[in-house]
Order: sequence, then C-alpha cells, then structure tokens
Amino acid sequence: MAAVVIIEDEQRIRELAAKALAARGHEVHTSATAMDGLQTVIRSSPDLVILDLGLPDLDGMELLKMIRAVSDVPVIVATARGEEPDIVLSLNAGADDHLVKPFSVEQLEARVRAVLRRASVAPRGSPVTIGALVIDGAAREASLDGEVLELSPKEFDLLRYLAEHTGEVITKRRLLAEVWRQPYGGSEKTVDVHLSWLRRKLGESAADSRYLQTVRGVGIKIVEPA
Amino acid sequence: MAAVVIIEDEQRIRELAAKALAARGHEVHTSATAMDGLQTVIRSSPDLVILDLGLPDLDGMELLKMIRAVSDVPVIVATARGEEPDIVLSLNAGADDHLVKPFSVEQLEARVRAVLRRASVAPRGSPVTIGALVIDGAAREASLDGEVLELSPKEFDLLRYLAEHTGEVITKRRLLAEVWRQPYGGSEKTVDVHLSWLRRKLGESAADSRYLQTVRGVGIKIVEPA
DNA sequence: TGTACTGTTAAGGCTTTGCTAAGGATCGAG
DNA sequence: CTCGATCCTTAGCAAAGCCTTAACAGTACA
Repeated sequence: MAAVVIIEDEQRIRELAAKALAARGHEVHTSATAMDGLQTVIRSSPDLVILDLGLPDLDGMELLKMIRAVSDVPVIVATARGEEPDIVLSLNAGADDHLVKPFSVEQLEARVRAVLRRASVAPRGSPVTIGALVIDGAAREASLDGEVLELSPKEFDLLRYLAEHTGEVITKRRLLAEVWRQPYGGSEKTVDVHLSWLRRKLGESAADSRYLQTVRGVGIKIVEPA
Repeated sequence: MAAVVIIEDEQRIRELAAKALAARGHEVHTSATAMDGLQTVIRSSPDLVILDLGLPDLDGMELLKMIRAVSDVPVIVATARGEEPDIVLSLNAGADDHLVKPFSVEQLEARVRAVLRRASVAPRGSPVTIGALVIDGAAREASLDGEVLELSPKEFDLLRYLAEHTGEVITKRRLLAEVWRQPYGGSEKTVDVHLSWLRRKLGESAADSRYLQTVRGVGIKIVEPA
C-alpha cells in the first residue's frame, strides 16, 4: 500500500495507530520523538506522515515546518482536544488534515484514506469542461473559448474547485476551508474579492453571469450556460 | 522479468532478498564480497544491482564507483541505520535509490519495482520535439533551430525531464526529487538558478519566454510556443 | 425603507521568483 | 600528484506578482 510514518510520544496511541494502518496493508514506521521522527521521515521517504503536535522534545509546529522545508509529503497533524488554535496554525503551516485526540481507529483510517486519495489523484485528472470553459489541472491552465485565461494561483484553485463541483452551491466558508485551507479563520470577504476578479477574467459580471451564479444567503455555484 | 545482482555480506539478508526477488520472477545472482560482486556484475550484465555499503573487504562506496565506471546499471544501495551520511554520498556517486537496514521485503520490492520502472522508461528511444527544440536522450544532446546547445549535465537532465512532461506543471520539489535525486532536502533555489541558466541558453528570459513558463506559486512547465 | 448581504476597487505588505556572483567540489589532463 | 577547467551550490538583492484588508457602492428581501 503506502508507507506511513507516525510521530507520536504516547506509546499507547502510537502502537494502536501503527497496528491499524499496518492491518490495512501500509508499511508503518514510528517515532516517539521529534528528532527521531525527522530522521525517519528523511530516511524512509513515506507517502504520508502522521504528526502529534504535542511532542515533548520539540514543538510539533517546528517539526512540521522542518518537514515542509524538505518535502511535500502529506502530513496529518494530531492535537489534544482543546488545542484547536494549533490546528489552524498547522494547516497554515502546510498540514493537509488534522485529527483531534482521542480519535477512533475508524476516523484515523478515514483521514488517511482521504489524504492518500487526494495526493494520488490531485496531480492527474483529465481536464474539466463546462460549456466553453476548460480547466486543465495538470497544466494548471484554464481557457475560455479556446483562449487561455491568465489566472493567479488562488483564482485558478477557486475556479477548479467550483468546476469540480459543477452545479453545486458552495458556501464561502467551505471555499475558505477547501481552497484557502482555513477551516476556521479567514474572512469571507476575501472570497468575494477573488470571485469578483474571476468573473472579470471570465468576461462576466455579477449582474450578467454565465458561469458563476450567486445564491444569495448561501454561496456560489458554477453552471453550464443555458 | 529482470536480472538482479545482490551484493551483501550478511547471509541472512542476502538469501531473504534473493528469495523475495526470485519469487517475483527475477533472475537473481548473489555475491558476498565486493570483488566477487564486481565480477558478477560484469559477467551477468544485470538490469539492477542491490549493493550493501558495509562490505567487509572493500568500502561499498568504492565498489559503487567501480561499477559506475563500467556500467550504467541502476544501483540500489543498502546501509545500516545510522549511516545516513553514506546515503547522500552514494546518491551523489550514482546510486539510484537506497534502503535502510533492516528493511522489509515489501520495501525492497517496492524500491526494485520503482527503479526498474524508471530505468525501463528512461531509454525512450526517440528524441522529444517541442517546437524548434529537440531533446535527444540517447545522444544526450539538445538542439534549438538545428543548433546544438551546450548544456551542463544538470541542465540537460532538467530540460529532458521537463520535456518528458511537456505541458505539465512540475514543482521545484518534484524536480529536486526526480532530477536531483533528492526526494528530501536540497534547496529549491538551486532549481531556480539552473532554470535561469537554461533559459539563457534557450535564448529567452523569464519575462519573455517561449518554452519555459513559470507558474507562480506552483512550479514550471515547458510548452510548445504559440 | 432599512438591513444584511454582495460586488468592486484600491493600496499596502508580503511572498515568490530572477539573476548575479562567489566559493568549493569534482574531474581530467599532464 | 598538481593544476586547471567546469560545474554545482549557496547567498543575497532586486523585481514582480499576489493576497488580504479596508472602504464604499450596490442590491435583494422583509
């Protein structure tokens, strides 16, 4: 399956998680300390890292940054209940998902599956077509009527996310969570601004929109033009 | 399948690895010493060599260099835990991947599979053509408008890798992993510098680029000029 | 008609990228 | 073994581009 490194100081949790993931066919390496954890990550080139932020020898956030400095490997952070602020910080620092302890084995497996799926699917994926709009994830290029659009990174991510959920109304909060990676903080106005820019580049305005339709009080959706 | 030579002094590991790879249909030869190993490699022209760096009769790194001197065969090096510096050295000396002992059979098989896949894909016979740019992997030569480019080794590898993924955005981290062979560690600035040199030799700059397009916040891609 | 929500624009700060230069390592020639 | 050339890496600064915040205008709905 995939190689996973678990960095967790509590022996009970560490072994439980390791056992569960090994049972699902993953190759599991564990570390009880930050320093050993970093070495293990570097050595074993895992496909996924599960990192406890409450390590005794080094602030977990620091370790996360160190891992991020040397690799794009997906990281799931685990925190004790009541340390939600850490979650936000860690997601900003590049974590891909999070678990709140105590977590069930089922929850762990679900997160691992989701992150691995995202990691393996994200780079590929054939272009999405909506009317005259084509979004190519691999080339990171969107075109309208055959004309390539000049989109900023966030604009492209936003458009792609909406396109992957064509016809579905998405709340701004969900966009903040999924596109901005900020499940808690962040201002919804930011989304408004980016939507405005996107509309302009799509050659439309809020009043006269072909693709991006506002659903007042709820959110936004992208639709196939009539 | 493929022919594999295992050079490893520990009998237990040697036989375990040999058995595992034979079970996967590979033709396996084993050697317990460096001198015998080199002879076996020369004699059997394998598709892959697995080399323990901790041989008793000769420093493994020396043997690696000797193998490299006579063949381009892919080499996976194995080291004992705690000899990480050797890994880096060996990768620089031409190793294709590494294993840290003790390793699981699954890990061994995974690495072998990965290296063989890469190796079998690499000798793509026909040159890649992108506009007026031709990259000939076999001749290790690139030309623009019929004019041969004077590229350094890294520049050529970089160009070739991008060309093999024309139109696809590649992150710098991925380039470090695939071209520099450093899945972890290494500075992304290094990639920037080489890209800059490459652009110059292609007669373009970041501002006015025909082939190498920066995708801000993500990476770089090579494209067919409009 | 008021209120809450949405649209748009502008500006500042911050991050990412481009490029040059210097130091050190490696390799080959002699 | 030594010298020289080539190449790679690192450091640092300049420039470009992007995101967020803030402020204000417009719009739907009660």
